[in-house]
Amino acid sequence: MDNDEDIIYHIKYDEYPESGIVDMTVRNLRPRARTILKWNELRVGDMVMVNYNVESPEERGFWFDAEITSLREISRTNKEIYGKIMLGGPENIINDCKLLFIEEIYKIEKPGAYPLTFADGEFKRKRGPECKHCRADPDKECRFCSCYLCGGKQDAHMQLLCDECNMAYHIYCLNPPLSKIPEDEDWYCPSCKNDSNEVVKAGEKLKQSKKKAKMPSACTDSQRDWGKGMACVGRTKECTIVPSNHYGPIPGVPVGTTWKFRVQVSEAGVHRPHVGGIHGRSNDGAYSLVLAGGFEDEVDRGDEFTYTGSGGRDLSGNKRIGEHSFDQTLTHMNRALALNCDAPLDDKNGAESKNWRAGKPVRVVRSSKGRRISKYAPEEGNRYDGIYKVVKYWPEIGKCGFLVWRYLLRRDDAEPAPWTSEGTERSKKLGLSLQYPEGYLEAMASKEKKDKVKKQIVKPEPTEQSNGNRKRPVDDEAVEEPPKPAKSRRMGDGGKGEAFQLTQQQQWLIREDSLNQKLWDEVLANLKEGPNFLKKLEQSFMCVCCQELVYQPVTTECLHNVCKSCLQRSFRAEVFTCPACRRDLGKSYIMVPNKILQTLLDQFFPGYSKGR
DNA sequence: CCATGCGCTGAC
DNA sequence: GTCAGCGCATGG
Repeated sequence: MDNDEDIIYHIKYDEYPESGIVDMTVRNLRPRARTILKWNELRVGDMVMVNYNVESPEERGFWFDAEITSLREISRTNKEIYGKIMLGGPENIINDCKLLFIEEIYKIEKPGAYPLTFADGEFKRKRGPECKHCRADPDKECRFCSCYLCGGKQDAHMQLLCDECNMAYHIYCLNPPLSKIPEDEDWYCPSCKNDSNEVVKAGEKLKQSKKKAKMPSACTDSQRDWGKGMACVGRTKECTIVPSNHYGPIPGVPVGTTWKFRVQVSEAGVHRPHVGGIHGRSNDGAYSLVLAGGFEDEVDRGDEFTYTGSGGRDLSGNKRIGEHSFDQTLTHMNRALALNCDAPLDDKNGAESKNWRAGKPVRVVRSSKGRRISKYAPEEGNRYDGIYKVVKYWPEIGKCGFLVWRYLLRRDDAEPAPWTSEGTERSKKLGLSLQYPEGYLEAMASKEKKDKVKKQIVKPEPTEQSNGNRKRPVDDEAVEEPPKPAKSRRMGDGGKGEAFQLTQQQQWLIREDSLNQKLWDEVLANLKEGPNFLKKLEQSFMCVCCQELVYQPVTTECLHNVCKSCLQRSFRAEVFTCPACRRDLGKSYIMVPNKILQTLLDQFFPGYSKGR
């Protein structure tokens, strides 16, 4: 193999002197088959490739496999990532390294598909009798010098070595076969060969995914900044306290909570789809729906309303809604919603429940768009109105002239509805106000400012002329400061809303969880915060590894709570320290789940462990 | 992978 | 005011 390209690279891990300085020769690897991850998607146990630089960005380009062994939160936004860096084989693993200088992190779809080759040492492959691996038993099949296709060791001079995976191939075993050894410097076997256009070279930007490349936005010359406004943004948060197939209220989200945009409703976990009206699974049931007045012939009486299924629209031209052009069927989300009704499914005639309350609960969100047909819709944004049940469903010919599936839903919630006097009183008490995305109002304000400045510049400036002595630039006075975001307004001083109520059993269990006494004291101080209490609780009992609420928590002797499975994963990676504080727990540490804590968390966040 | 979708925005 | 048409999440 040609080693001209190999570069001696010095890696020094100052924080971990035991790993010392590693001198090695590595070949620049071609990254492939990977998925880019967001930081908050990283989990302990993930295999990642790290691209780091030591001094400057120009030195980038060496990729290493690493398995993440722990994530430590330094601050709300800052995480330190520790991992096991694999330099090429079991003898060349550096355990428990802080992954420094990470520029980009990729999940590796095929762990181990990126062997590093070294110029010297174990990993330099030699053929035939020279091969270290089969010297002991030359007749034994050796994956390092047998043809990967026929398994034979013969004709070593006719073997090609893949520059990626280092496997041997007879030129005549290839399909199509080659007549002679190619003169090219590099040769890649069929399974490693990939389109050179798709290889991201060191220092290059990521190529677009195939899907994105095919998207109209990549093909047209539209100047529109899709994705920067709220039309096409992605989520920045995700609800993890309950699984996506959770029925019933979302813990910590009271009736009356209102969000400006649908994406926020999704982030809160109340209604996950960005666009769709029904969220459900066709052989389970529906979890939530949005009333947005999409159908004129729907009726809304507040505690009872009719709803129409989805489908039957022509969505050609990459639309999200369109003209009705065919009949709806009781499939997909329509079937899901029908399953909530406590009656055997009938996809011909529909069905009615004899005991409507026995049906599965549906979270209902009313959108301001529904004002078109309903006086119960909020003035602005999307409001969570509580739990409803499906009383009956039936097919009918809608005003649109096509068959639609219609549903009757009835409210079944102890929390008062927002439009009742009791409900408005409660919303006031809880200090509920229209929620905007983080930084949205500020961004809007500064945009407005810019627009004004533009206008100011375009206009002839009589003020400038009439006031030639002015010292300050014109826009300083003309433009008022952006208004303070509503978000920063604390809940009214008059009252902090309803305090969170603990049951007797919960109080007793908390006292019993003596190891976490200090933590509980802190958390209980937030009881008067009402719904925010659960948020505090969630933060305090978040697993430092998976960044979710601890599941089957092990309370360590250093009084940290970690998911048992996360701790086990750490131990499998031969890291025997507390993931939170790095205190040594000892190789033979016995992990005992804190059952009391688990019981409490299950009570506060019903269903959260379902998806684990 | 592919299909679906009761949002949202800038352009006209 | 109207409207084309986008990313993204979700399910299948």
